Amino acid sequence: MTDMSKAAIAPKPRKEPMPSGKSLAIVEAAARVFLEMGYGAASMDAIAAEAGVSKQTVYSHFGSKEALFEAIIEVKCDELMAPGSLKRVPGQDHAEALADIARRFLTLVLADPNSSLFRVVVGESVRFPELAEAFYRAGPTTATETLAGYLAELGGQGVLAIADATASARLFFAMLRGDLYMRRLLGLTPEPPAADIEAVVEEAVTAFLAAHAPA
Amino acid sequence: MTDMSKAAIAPKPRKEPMPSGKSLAIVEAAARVFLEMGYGAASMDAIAAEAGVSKQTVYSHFGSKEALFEAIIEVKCDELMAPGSLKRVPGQDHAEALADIARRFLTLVLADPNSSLFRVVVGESVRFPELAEAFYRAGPTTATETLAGYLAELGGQGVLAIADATASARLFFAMLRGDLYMRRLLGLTPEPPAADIEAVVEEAVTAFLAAHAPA
DNA sequence: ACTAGACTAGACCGTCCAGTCCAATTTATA
DNA sequence: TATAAATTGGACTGGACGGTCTAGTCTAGT
Repeated sequence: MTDMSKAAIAPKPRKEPMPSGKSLAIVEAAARVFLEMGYGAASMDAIAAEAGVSKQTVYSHFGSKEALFEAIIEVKCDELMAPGSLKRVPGQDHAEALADIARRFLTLVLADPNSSLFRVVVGESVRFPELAEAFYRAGPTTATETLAGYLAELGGQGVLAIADATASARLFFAMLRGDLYMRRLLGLTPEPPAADIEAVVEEAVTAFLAAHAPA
Repeated sequence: MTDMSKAAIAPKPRKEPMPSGKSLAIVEAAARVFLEMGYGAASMDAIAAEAGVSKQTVYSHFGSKEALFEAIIEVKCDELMAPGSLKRVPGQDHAEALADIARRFLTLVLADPNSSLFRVVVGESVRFPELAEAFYRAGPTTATETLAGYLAELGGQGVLAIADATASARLFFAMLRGDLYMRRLLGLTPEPPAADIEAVVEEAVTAFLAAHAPA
């Protein structure tokens, strides 16, 4: 940034004639600000500034702070489980497959934007119950259903003893949400290294398999 | 000062000569308001009104909103595991004892003031990291240590195969924090009936015992 | 009776912030 | 180029809220 071409104050490097990339910029900026500061502490001015956009433009695109917040959270919830994160790759035995699912799940939920999202949703669940519900549907419900399908399959093959696939899937994820998850939820720990995740994965998979060993 | 006229207004039905029950009233009112509305949405006027006390009195006892909030959360954290909730009663076999611990733990954390507390602490963990830490110490840490002691005992007796008592204790509690816990955290469900808790307890204890069966 | 200190009611101050308005400017389109 | 639409920036409104201040009441101890 050693380059100074124009007069004293003209620091607006505006080059993009984007017709409506503004909307995207606003969404991204709002997501950053809301997830970092929470609903109450985030100000519309801060969001407009972060987006490099005037406040009025924010209000033109989204009518109110609440509406903007809801839009952001819904977008983030949709992104949550988007990339088929729990799809299993072929050619693995069931222990490997479960470990793989566990690893991806934990990596996902412990990653920074997602744990912030969860914190905000929990904190605002009283004021925005619909968002809590949307989160629950996009996250836990989707994950559980996917895994339950796979577990039912394993049960049918006699590889595991699965009486209630949904209940077992929930138990599996619950085992993964252990101490590391709690510490992350409370903001006591930064994003953990892969090795820490791996330890939790192994412990959970081992216990889960032991608890569902076929007769 | 020159005015000595008798006031026709004396609507003061004051009957309690309590010297400083005010402080308690403020704490209780603040706890109600903070836990119900969260830090940001709670106003000092609302707290004073709820306590039946003037705003100035609140500020005399606690110097600021932050200080009051911290005091309240700390009190509530101390109350959390206070009544030796996880003490085991004598004369039970280990399965009964574990179920008993699980039942008490779940009942406690799913109960209304406590789940609200957790929601608030999570939501404000960015602004008040010390409170998140205090909560973690008073809750998860304490519970884990207590259970770990018992598990180590069982391991020593050869009743269960316990390699790492702390890790096993954490796993046990993680199994209890399943779907019901998640729904409660997100405010999607009222305080659940005992039967719902019992189902979770049984599932978790069964799985835990299977995963720690002695060789 | 005097005094000290806790308490009250409510006015008050400064600040912050959601949301509005508007005149000027930029961009897209015909 | 002309015109309409989008955008800007900044001033502004109105209200909420944290916190202070004041005038005055009540109670207890001496």
